[in-house]
Amino acid sequence: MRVADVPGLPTGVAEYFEGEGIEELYPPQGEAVEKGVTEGANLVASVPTASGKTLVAQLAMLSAIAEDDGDGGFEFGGDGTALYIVPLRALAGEKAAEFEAFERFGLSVGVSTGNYESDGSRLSDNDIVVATSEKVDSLVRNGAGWIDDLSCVVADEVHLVDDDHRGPTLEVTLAKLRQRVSDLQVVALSATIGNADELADWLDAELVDSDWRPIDLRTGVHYGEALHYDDGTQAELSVGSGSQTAAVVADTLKDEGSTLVFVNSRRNAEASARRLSDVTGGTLSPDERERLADVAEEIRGVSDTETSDDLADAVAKGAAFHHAGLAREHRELVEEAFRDRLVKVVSATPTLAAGVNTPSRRVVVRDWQRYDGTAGGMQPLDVLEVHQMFGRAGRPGLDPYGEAVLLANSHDELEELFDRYVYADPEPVRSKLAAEPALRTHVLAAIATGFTTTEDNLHEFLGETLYATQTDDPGRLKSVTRDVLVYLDRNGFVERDGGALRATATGHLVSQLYVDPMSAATIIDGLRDAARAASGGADGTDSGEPEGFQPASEMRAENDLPEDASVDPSPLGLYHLVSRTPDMYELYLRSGDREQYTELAYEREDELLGSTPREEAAEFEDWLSALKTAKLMEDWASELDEDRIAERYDVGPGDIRGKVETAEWLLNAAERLAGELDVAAATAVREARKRVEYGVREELLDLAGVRDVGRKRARRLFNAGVETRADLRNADKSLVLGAVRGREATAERILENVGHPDPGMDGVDADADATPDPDSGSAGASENQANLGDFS
DNA sequence: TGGCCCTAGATATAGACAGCATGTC
DNA sequence: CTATATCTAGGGCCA
Repeated sequence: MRVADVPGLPTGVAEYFEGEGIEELYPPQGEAVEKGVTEGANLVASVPTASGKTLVAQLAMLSAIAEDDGDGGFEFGGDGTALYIVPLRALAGEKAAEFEAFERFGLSVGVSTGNYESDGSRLSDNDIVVATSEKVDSLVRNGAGWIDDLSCVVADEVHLVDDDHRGPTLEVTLAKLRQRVSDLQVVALSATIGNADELADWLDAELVDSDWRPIDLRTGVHYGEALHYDDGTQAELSVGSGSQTAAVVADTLKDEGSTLVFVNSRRNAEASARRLSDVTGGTLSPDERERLADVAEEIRGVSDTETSDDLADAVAKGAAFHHAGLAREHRELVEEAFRDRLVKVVSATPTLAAGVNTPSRRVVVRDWQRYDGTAGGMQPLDVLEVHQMFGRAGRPGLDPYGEAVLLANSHDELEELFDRYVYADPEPVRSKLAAEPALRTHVLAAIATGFTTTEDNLHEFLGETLYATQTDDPGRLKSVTRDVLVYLDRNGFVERDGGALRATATGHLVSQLYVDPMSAATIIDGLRDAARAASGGADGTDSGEPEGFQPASEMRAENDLPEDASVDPSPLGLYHLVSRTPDMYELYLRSGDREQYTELAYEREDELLGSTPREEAAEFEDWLSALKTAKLMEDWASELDEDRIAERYDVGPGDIRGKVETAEWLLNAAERLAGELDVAAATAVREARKRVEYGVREELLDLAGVRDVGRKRARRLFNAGVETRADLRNADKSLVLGAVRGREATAERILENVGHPDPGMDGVDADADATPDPDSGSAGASENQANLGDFS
């Protein structure tokens, strides 16, 4: 089918695509149009990656937001909005950039995720909005009215409804949108899966299920001296003295192609990149070498950690690793250099299989098993997951074909890999909704938004989910829902009156804050325990389970006692509290840690909130790893250097930033909950939050709030005698210049930001006393070593 | 006695969304 | 219960 023949498209759209060189639709795209995507039909498209899903979504959205001009044609200008749901924040920007071409039609594109909101007034003014599923859920919970104007919603990577943790959010959000907005067109884009027909049934949608791809994908397994392809052919590829992976990479390099290597752990990714850099290093042109050196320096500048240095070293030689321990900027630099063909090999954990578009001539799935503690050992990867990795092979328009290979080291394994992954179909997608954590949060949200007002109502709504269409045990959902209602009731989040359901004020707040109700219960319990200790009530060792707390009114009476600031909860206590929450991803407790943190628990016992589990208890392990996480945050908020934290906790810069971000978010929730419940701790919570946010000690909070002044600059200014914003406003300019290592532009910007009467730096010399000695690290760090060195 | 190499045993294991109000070195 | 790469301690060897 030709673009010009697509029905329902507004004026100018077909011409635009033709101008972009798209005249003929790919077969699956044509099928989607024939089934009515541009005329309002719901559609599930289960097709391989890079086979043109995005165009289907674009055609659907553009036709959905246009209006019938009453004359057989369609024009933009209606008030409908299209929503594009992405699975990752990083993908939101990528998609929005693709849609920005439509601004030529007078359309506006907005992005909304937890950490980024496109500027421009309101989301409701946009014609196309790109958001994560959680953000959409949150927008609905917070009563965004423009949701009712939606005419089309696109769910990208909809097979993720299978994900234990995040799948239910996508599922519930789609169900909710469909129920709330009448005539909403739903377009669900999925990888090729086993049961796309079930998804189509659930969404009352037409189905396009196809294996067609625009460029050929050859898959195979390497064993011995040959690559065995899925079509039965073989190609010689001898290994020699190095590893199988190195041989494949070298072979690809002969064709000037690049390789993406998937491995099963961060460590393996780093080790593999180091080894492969010996393969790539010798093949670089002088120009490439030079440009790679620049990228390497940029990478080094992102963070002071060893991880950062190791990555830079590898990149300088044309190889890289990629995993979630890297900072976001690290990942972006690696992805960009790989797309630019500068970096020839990337060894990655599955982060890269699901993330932004990083196609490669060849993909090697080196490890097809992964450690899974809950299963007691190594588990084979899902077929779907391996196929997603395969799907990164081949750059449309650049490569004649892509190649994806697994590695076998025995003949048996060769055959097993063919059966298991090359010839196998992906497993069916199954809803994970009937799990308590998922229902806890979504049931509360449904009640709090007034979406469901009775228990029958609730079951009716849950009956509209994918889970309900798939299960052969409908009683299960009901019984878990009943348990969840009991839990929400006992914790004071909902009230039940016969069959009627109503959220309490706290319940509303919890739903809006988007925290797991169990997190909220844990936080509330901890804050009340702190208040009890502060008011001289119970001694805090017997605070009871989260379910068992007393109503807020009874607590207020106790708080009438004179306050003693010294018994405010400490930052460590608060960090521990939020770390115990199911919303915080725990640090792994390593050997030796148990002893070390048990000791710390005794030392700092009176700072820790709530009851301490007995050492023999099963939950003690979790409680300790939360303490380890809390200690990391305390170190960060005590200005310990990033590299020392990375070393001490054996984490990467990305982990540190991730923990800090989550802590900040949960402490904000804690602050709001403290306010709502009238627990006195709100001020202490705010200060603890600001300290993790800025990564500074108490005395720097004022300075670090100034724009362009972070933990390091604030510490240098402070040590130079500039202790507050007021000091900074009237500071000796040479001191400030010294504290930023003589960078005039930076010094001027800072002084401008703080409102200095004359920020100009002309003729000012840096004060040598304020300039840190580059050899001994920052001024703050050397001080910290004395204070914190006792804990190592 | 000290340095080096080798081997056997021990060790550790992927990912990442949300609120709110503005900005690191 | 399953695997595997890396790290670490300890022994053997040599100067």
